[in-house]
Amino acid sequence: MRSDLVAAVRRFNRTVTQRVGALDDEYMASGRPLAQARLLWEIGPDGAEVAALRARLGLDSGYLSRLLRTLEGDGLVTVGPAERTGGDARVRVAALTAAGRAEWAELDGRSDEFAWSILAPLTGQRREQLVTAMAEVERLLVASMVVVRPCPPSDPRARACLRAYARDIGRRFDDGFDPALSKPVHDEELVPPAGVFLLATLNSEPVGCGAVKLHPDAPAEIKRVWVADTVRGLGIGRRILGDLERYAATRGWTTVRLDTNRSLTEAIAMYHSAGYREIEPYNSEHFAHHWFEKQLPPAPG
Amino acid sequence: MRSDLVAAVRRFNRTVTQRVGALDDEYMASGRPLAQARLLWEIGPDGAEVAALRARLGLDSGYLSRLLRTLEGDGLVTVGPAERTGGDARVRVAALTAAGRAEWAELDGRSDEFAWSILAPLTGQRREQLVTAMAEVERLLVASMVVVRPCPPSDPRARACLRAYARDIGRRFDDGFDPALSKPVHDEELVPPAGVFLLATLNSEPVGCGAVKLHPDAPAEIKRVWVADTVRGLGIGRRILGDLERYAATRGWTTVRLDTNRSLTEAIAMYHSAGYREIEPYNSEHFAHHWFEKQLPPAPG
DNA sequence: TCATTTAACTGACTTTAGTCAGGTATCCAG
DNA sequence: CTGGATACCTGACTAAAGTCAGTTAAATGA
Repeated sequence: MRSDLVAAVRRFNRTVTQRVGALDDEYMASGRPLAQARLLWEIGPDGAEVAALRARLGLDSGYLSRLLRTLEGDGLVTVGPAERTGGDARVRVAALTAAGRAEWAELDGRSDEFAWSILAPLTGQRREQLVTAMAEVERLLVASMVVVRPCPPSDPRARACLRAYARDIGRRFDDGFDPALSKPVHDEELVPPAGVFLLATLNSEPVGCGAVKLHPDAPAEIKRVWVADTVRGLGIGRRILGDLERYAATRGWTTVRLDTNRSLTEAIAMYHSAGYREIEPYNSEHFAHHWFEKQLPPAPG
Repeated sequence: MRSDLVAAVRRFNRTVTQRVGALDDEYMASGRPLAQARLLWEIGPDGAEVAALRARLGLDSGYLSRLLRTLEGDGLVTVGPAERTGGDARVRVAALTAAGRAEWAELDGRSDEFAWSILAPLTGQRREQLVTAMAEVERLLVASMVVVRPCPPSDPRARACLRAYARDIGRRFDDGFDPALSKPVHDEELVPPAGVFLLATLNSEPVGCGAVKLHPDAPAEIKRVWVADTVRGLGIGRRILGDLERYAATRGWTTVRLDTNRSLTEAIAMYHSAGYREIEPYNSEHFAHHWFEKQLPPAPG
């Protein structure tokens, strides 16, 4: 069973990523070394901060500097201080010159050409099928590339998630969301051993979160489960929830609880299907309409 | 329309081939340079001829030799004369030593591990969806990687196709197929300007063929359209047929004909859907039950 | 304000990948 | 049985890719 699935993925990796990937590189490198072409491509018509390029391409800082000097020497790129006023004066921004934009457009055209060379031999119907299947693979691979990790709630990415969470529910609750009326959650409550905050990231960008408070002598309480709408419907919420439950279970808690608002219908559906059952209110949270509870299976090991 | 499709393929290329492909390489290279690891992998537990490795990996002959010497030096590989008696004494075969097999198994394990790392974060249902979509992408990409090219009918790959064609129809015709009873087709008839033989290849392996005879003062005649069963159902036959028609049309023929056997039901369906209509017998081919004709649109240009 | 960290950079270096021009033994067609 | 092709090999080389230690200037935190 598992081995069948693994074999299928390996076949795919072999034929698709190796072969198509190699061809893609070949198209990309037009007389210019691949690393330079890729860098030029990543800078793009809008420019990019050097640090962002380093992260996206996964390059050594020194190596990247040298590549930038080469492209500058060829008159394709200028590297200057960031323009945003009040920014960090150490940060530098790479931007394309007119010649650089021309070469970028050339790469863009080649990339189009390569994509079309894949579609061209197929009949119209098969083209549609291929594109549909590609979109499906991509969607599910994105789901599998999301990483869920504990993270201090004070981390800027955690903060961004919590802000997005508040904005989202404010938009969805019938009567809006006013943090002043809700029971506050303090950072210390979401730091071990009092609890934990989990951050979900996609290519190190925050795309979701969730937290659990381990109340002494009371059921653990799940809070702040949120998933960015760009990655909704991929099972990320369920993964976060499961990880939070496991966290509580391995520390000896046997019950978790949570409250939620009636507007959050998918969340409610998820809680039901994850084995939660509705209970009487266990708190007086202003924005809660439903309260749920789940018995945790004892932690293995 | 076209640009939507192209954009979708490009998105796929970016996320899938770049990201998954890069990770795959990383898993593959375990302390050893990627080229060596790939070569070791390709040799495999059963060994492989040096020429086959060169073709599969697309390496320079000298470079491959050097890589083999390195692996030999590390005690992972032995390169010796081919064992098949009566073979070409120049041909050499690379085989893994015990240590080589151990390292191969290590790579195999890593490859499994990587494949599983993609599937593991998904729920069972999404795993199935991903594997299904991957298989679909792979299938259609194979279709798009098939190349149809003119080829002399004396080429060994053309010969292999014609043998496979005879074997196939021998198996399918109710009363078998005896070439002696069929009208022979001579090589000269399938070489320009008398006609053409098209070979379909996938990674340079022959997977299909077709030919057209340009009879002076008579309709062109299509012969020997065959597709390997490994790539059937992907529209290869239709592509070959279309290319043959275009070949005849650009040389001034306005009509093509062909005959076929009643057992070849998919072929008959293809001819119908490609615009052929059934006509009275125009020859006395022993194995023919149906005769078809198509008016060719004038060649553009 | 002063030690520490950080972003970007420079210089010196190694490894990997790949190319190209021969060379040797074998095969094959005429 | 000879001349040319072929399979694999060696030597000499280059370019690309990447690593690492250390520098500078700005930011940060106590």
